[in-house]
Amino acid sequence: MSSGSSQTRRERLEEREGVIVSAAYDEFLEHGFDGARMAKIARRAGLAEGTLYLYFRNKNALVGAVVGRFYEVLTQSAGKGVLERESTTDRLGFLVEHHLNSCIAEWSILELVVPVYWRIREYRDSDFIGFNRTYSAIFDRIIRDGVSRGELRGDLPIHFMRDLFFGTLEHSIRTYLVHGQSTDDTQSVDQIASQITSMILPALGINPPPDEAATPQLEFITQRLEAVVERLDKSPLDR
Amino acid sequence: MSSGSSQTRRERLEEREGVIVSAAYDEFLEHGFDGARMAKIARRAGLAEGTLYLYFRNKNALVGAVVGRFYEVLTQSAGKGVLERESTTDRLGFLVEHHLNSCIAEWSILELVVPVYWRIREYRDSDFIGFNRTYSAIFDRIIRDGVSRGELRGDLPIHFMRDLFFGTLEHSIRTYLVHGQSTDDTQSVDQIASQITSMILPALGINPPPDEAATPQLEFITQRLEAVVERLDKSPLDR
DNA sequence: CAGTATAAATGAGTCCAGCTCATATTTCTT
DNA sequence: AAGAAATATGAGCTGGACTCATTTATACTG
Repeated sequence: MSSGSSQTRRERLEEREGVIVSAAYDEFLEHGFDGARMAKIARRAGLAEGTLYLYFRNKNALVGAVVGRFYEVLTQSAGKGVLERESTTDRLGFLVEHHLNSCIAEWSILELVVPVYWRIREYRDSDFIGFNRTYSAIFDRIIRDGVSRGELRGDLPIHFMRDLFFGTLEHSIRTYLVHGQSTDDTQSVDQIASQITSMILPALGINPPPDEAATPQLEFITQRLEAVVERLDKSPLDR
Repeated sequence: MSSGSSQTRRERLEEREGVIVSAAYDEFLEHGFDGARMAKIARRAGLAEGTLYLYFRNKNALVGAVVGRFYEVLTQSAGKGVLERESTTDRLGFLVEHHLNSCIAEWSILELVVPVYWRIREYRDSDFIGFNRTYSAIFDRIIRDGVSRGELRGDLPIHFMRDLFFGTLEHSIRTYLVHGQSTDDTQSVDQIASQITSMILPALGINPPPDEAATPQLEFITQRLEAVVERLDKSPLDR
């Protein structure tokens, strides 16, 4: 293998692969999994249909590549953001916001993952399980850190926390896209993030620091008290 | 229209429809959405393939019917169980356990929903949105009740709580099916339920009852108050 | 009850999209 | 330059959802 030409060859292949993935990305983005046509992806990439199958075993593998790209970016930026923060609260808050923003922005790509994600057998030996592990490792690190600092509850296997965290986020994103988005009373994503965070933190064992927890109750009690007083006032004589 | 025969006709149609849905249920259960064959469903139902399309527009509509049946049972049993319990904690705990058990048992059917569930546009005008609303209304009632009793935080739009609740559960079910199930250290579903509940309750504003700092006092005060109110309510005599 | 209109059922055939494979083209080696 | 190996091609195969012209069952009428 002469060094110069061999490298060029390899480079060409990798470039072609990149072109295909980009074409697939566009097509999936536009039409979703079922709507996307292999023929059209080939055309977009400037290749014959058969050529796609030299690079990817089938349509699913192609999705895998597209999704992998998304996860790579997601994981990297999330990791960076977490590193820049110190406190557990800040880190979790950031991760909520980051996840929310990223997933909403690239929803069409995520739609590709979900079905596989839920077909257990298929999922188990897909690439996705790996992407996911890498990504959620960021969350795990935050948690382990928080537990060792005594800021988070440590009495629960970490996977429960993971499920609460990502499960809540995914559902919230769905709700946002199904309802929120269209109407006028739309909250900003950041507002949503902070409200979600305010549920997640106590779930993980951080008692809502200053007033948030105690005040509503106090307020409630006060209200009840006032009601009682009022009622008593209206019947002042007895007792 | 002669009453006798017309009724018989309608009945026949409805019965056939039932037969088809049952056949579809079995086929989907066995092979999943993609693996299920319309031809085979027809055969199972003892009909010609074309006949299916007189009853259901397409494969998706058939899935809708199957899933609808599942939701009907789910909603009914959940509603019943909730009615039998008084305290917010008990109710939520029950709902967690019930949802977990039901969904794990009929996972194959749920797999049919999820992909639609996440294709926003498609979901918006599917039947599923209705099933879901009816089902989650049970949760909503528990929450509203709990808030008005002052046991849950009322500062958050309810849909956030819904997303946390069902999002966490769905993710947990997935995790259970992907990992838990097979290995030896499998926890019982009930154990899992209680651990999940221990995260969800604080998220919704119920401070983990026994040991946490200021709560005993608040609780004590609240109890006294309730007692007073109750006494007032029950003794209309004084005035 | 015969005759006719309408509803329901049938399954051979269409359509379409993912994938294959025999053939053609390019690239590398000597 | 020639042969070998690697790539690329697209016509055609396949399998499955769905359609539609035709047949069969059911209801209605005089």
